[in-house]
Amino acid sequence: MRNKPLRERIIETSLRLFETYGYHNVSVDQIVKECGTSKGGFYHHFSSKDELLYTIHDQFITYVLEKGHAAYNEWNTPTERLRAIAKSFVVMIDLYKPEVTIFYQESHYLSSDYFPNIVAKRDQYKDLIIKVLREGVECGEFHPQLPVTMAAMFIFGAVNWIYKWYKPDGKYTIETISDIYADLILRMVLSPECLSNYSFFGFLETD
Amino acid sequence: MRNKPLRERIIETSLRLFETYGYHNVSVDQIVKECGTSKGGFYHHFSSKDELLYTIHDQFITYVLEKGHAAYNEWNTPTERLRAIAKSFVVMIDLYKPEVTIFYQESHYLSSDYFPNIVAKRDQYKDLIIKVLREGVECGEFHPQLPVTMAAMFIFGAVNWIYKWYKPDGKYTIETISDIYADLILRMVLSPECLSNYSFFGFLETD
DNA sequence: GTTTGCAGACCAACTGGTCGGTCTCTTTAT
DNA sequence: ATAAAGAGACCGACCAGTTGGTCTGCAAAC
Repeated sequence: MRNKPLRERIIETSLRLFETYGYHNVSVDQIVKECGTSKGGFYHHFSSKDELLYTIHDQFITYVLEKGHAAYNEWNTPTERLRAIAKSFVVMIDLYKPEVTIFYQESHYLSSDYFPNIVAKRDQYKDLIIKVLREGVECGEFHPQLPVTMAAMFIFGAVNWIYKWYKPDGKYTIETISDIYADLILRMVLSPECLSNYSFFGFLETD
Repeated sequence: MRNKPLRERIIETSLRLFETYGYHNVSVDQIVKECGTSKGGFYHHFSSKDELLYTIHDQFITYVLEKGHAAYNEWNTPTERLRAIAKSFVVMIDLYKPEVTIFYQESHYLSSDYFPNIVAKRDQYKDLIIKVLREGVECGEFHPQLPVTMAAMFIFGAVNWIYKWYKPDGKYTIETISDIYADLILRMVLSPECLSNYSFFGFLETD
């Protein structure tokens, strides 16, 4: 930690502080003190506190987007792809809890210079889900009348919301959660024929 | 507007300002200027800017909770109840857009004095959904192995997320959205037998 | 006359950001 | 090989602006 580049140390420290206290309750002074640097050091690496927030956002959303595309390319059918994307997203929430929290809690405070960039990438992710859903409808795996845009927003919301309640040491492991969520999603979109080929929630009893 | 009680005017004004610029980007000076009062007037009705935020939160969550229980009592089967609760929640998002936005964007900035109260009421709403789901599983309308807690969080997230993208003058009316979402939810939770009794998404073609 | 509802000048604290300067390491000239 | 020169990383005292909140005053209501 001590000999990591200062820039990284600032990001890591502010990640922790922002997650705990919120962006607006953490001052630059606090950040630099906490990671043993100075105002000068901070403003040498970031042009403003706002740019730091942007950097955090961008690093995170870029990573998520990559993972999404990777999951898409790794599989060949819409059903498998949807499951893979959903699962990878849920697991990511566990790995990047602070980033996720800050991303969703503070993104509306991004200055207008940085905002469009982030929104664009977020939309790309949404479009990926829509694409998978549409391909699934076309090849008959998903329900023929599925309203794909709405379904995509529905799924996106459900999965995103996890960060609001997920606790790493809670009752359910992230793996279990991701399995359940994937099942719920598939139950929702699969066509009647494909639906009967699957058995859902087999691995646990009602709680 | 002019002759409404000052307290209400302050709330309405700050609702508008908070939604547009965010809680932290709106100063008390701005609020009092915008609704034609003064610092004295403001602090006569609210002990702090924080209490104003709490008041907004509490008014809103109390209303939502009431609506949820009303929807529950109005119907008799889990399926109808779940549909009614979901629909009423979605429609509420349209009616109370500023309140919803502020609630979800700023609730983590509530001071610790007020926070527990809000969390308690939010949990009550979550418990209501869990209750309906559990009753549905017990009477056989919903899937026997449905993980009710997870399903509740899933539904809660999906529906809540709407405020992030919904535009009153967008492509879909709030009525259409609420119908689609209710269908998606029921497809997800219904038992195989009950599922086949319904036709879903009948009212529109794939988009 | 006393309480209530509001006005607005005022303040202490804190904030993000600046700026001149130092220290270290690399490059170049001799 | 060594000295000179330059560049990049970092320091920390300082500043101007803004913020939430207070306080005295005053006019109307009871």
